Amino acid sequence: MPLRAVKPQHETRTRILDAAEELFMQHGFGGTSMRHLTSNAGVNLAAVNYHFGSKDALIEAVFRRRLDPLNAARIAQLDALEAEAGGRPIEPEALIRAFISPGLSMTEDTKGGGRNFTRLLGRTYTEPAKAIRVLIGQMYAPGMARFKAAFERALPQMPRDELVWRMHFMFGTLAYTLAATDTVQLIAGCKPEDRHDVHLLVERLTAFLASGLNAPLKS
Amino acid sequence: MPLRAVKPQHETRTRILDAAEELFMQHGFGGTSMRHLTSNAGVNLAAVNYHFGSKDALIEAVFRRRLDPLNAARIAQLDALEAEAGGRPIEPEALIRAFISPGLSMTEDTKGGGRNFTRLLGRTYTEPAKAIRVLIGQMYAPGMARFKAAFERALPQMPRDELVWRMHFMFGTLAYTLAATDTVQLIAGCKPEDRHDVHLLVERLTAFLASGLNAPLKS
DNA sequence: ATACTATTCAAACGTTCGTTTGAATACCGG
DNA sequence: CCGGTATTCAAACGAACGTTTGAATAGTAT
Repeated sequence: MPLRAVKPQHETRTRILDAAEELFMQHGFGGTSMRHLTSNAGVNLAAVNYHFGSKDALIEAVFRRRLDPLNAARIAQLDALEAEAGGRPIEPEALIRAFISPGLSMTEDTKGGGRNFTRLLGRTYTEPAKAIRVLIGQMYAPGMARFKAAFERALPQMPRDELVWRMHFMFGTLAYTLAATDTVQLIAGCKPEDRHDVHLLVERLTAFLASGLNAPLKS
Repeated sequence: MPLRAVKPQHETRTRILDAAEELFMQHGFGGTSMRHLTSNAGVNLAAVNYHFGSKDALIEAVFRRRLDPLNAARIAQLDALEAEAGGRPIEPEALIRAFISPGLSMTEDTKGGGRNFTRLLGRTYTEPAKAIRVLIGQMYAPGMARFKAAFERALPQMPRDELVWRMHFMFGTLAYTLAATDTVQLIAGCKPEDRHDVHLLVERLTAFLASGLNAPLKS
């Protein structure tokens, strides 16, 4: 009897999600056809509509599979920080690390497809289709409110509007780094060599963002 | 005789470019059909292929119309800085301002469509279609090399790989700010109110980036 | 084995896509 | 006014799209 004679549960679903993750990343949502997708996944054309209902529902499932654990990891890190601080304000640098490291860690998962997803996620922040932005916005909202409150507590002296802008900047930098397109390489003619050393990247980005967040106020 | 009896030169071309700019920003390249585009522009369906040759050529023309002056403005600002410095190194903060302000100033042009273009440009840095990223990469290359060299001269003590990463971060923050999607609003549940005050935004972003760029080195 | 459900499959559905065509119209120097 | 070029127009092209259908197959509890 052959090894793994038993078919994993929902194998077709998983293969569709994996193929969708990769193709959406490479060609976008509209640029990925069901035929190309199902062909890459090695399943029948009708399988997507059977298992997910529609292409739009598949897109949502792709995000839900990764984003739910990602949000949970972020909140867990924040919980740990707040428990450790025990009521005292938390270092902004620690907050930044807690926020960016779960996403960046996912880029290490080159085999399981996590890396594909982070690139997809990074570019989805600027996705033209508003429905998709609303979707991931809803997924982010709960954890985001926690971090926003934590930053406000960590930086009580900073005007609220200035903090919103600086969080906006931080968010953009992370999104662009996650997307990790070759645009900057094409433009600057140089290639960051150690992109795959996640720990080093977390430190680089944290240092950059923490310094930007604490930039002197022009009052 | 009616006012403006003379038909402006290439009026159809201009109307197509304007409509394309707006629709590409709203729905992306693949999500914008020629029928929707020509309908919004008030021209015949065949006009795009007649005047531009193909949809892809139209996309290139949309970028070329705005990006060539934008790059020229950036280089002009850098030229002015270097002439003023007369061989002495330039303040990193001044370099940042020279780099980001032409693009951000374009967001003030709500009537001429410049604002549409900056949002389109910001999201195109993470465009799935590689051909488009290559295209704008080529357009950016000359000016970008100048700025890279200027930053290297302004920060001689910084390791080159660290500088590349920090330029990467800066570029991402600008791209995200230009894209100015509502994602951060959807996520954070708050809206930067003074988005349209360009001068204030330039100062906010410059302060943030200059501080990040000068973040302490971990040696 | 049987009956029932879950899944897969090939084929086709109607629609929309970017592009092309050839005639009709506008424009303009002579 | 005329001849020729430039542009516009309605119509159609073949291809590709997301989705649906109904039969065939696999899996499972009785």
